[in-house]
Amino acid sequence: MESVFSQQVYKIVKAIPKGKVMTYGQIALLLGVPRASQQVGWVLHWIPEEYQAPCQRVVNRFGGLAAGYGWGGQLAHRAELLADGVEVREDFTVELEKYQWHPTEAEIALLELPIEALERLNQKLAFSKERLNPAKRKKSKS
DNA sequence: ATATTGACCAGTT
DNA sequence: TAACTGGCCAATA
Repeated sequence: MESVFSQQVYKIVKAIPKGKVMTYGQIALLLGVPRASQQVGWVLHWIPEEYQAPCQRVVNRFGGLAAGYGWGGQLAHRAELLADGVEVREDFTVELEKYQWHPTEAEIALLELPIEALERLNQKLAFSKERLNPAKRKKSKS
């Protein structure tokens, strides 16, 4: 809870603008720990109330809402996102292309994070996109 | 004190 | 294609 990692997560989550979302992996990457996405989920699960962090603005890499979101699960998560003005699909996902937050250099600096973090992020995003697209490609002949 | 789990992700097989 | 593996690390058991 009081670990540096947690503190950093709180800070980033609080910086997410209303109407935008970030993914667990994106946050982990910003912190320079590319594979700590699950840990980000834990941190958010146990986030102290006094931080008042908008954890509804964090979704998984597919834009999916958290099943274990507090006591209300996805329903609660969806309600808070709707209050943010974020559209939620029937399958409890949001459109990342439309709602994902891409911090600018200035915003990264404001969070006291290294600028390399942003570069890593951009590279990774491009990579993820490439990985996701093939799945949607029509399967041509066999 | 060790072992397992989990709001996850990406690389490999 | 899908399934498996390793990694992250706080909280539980």
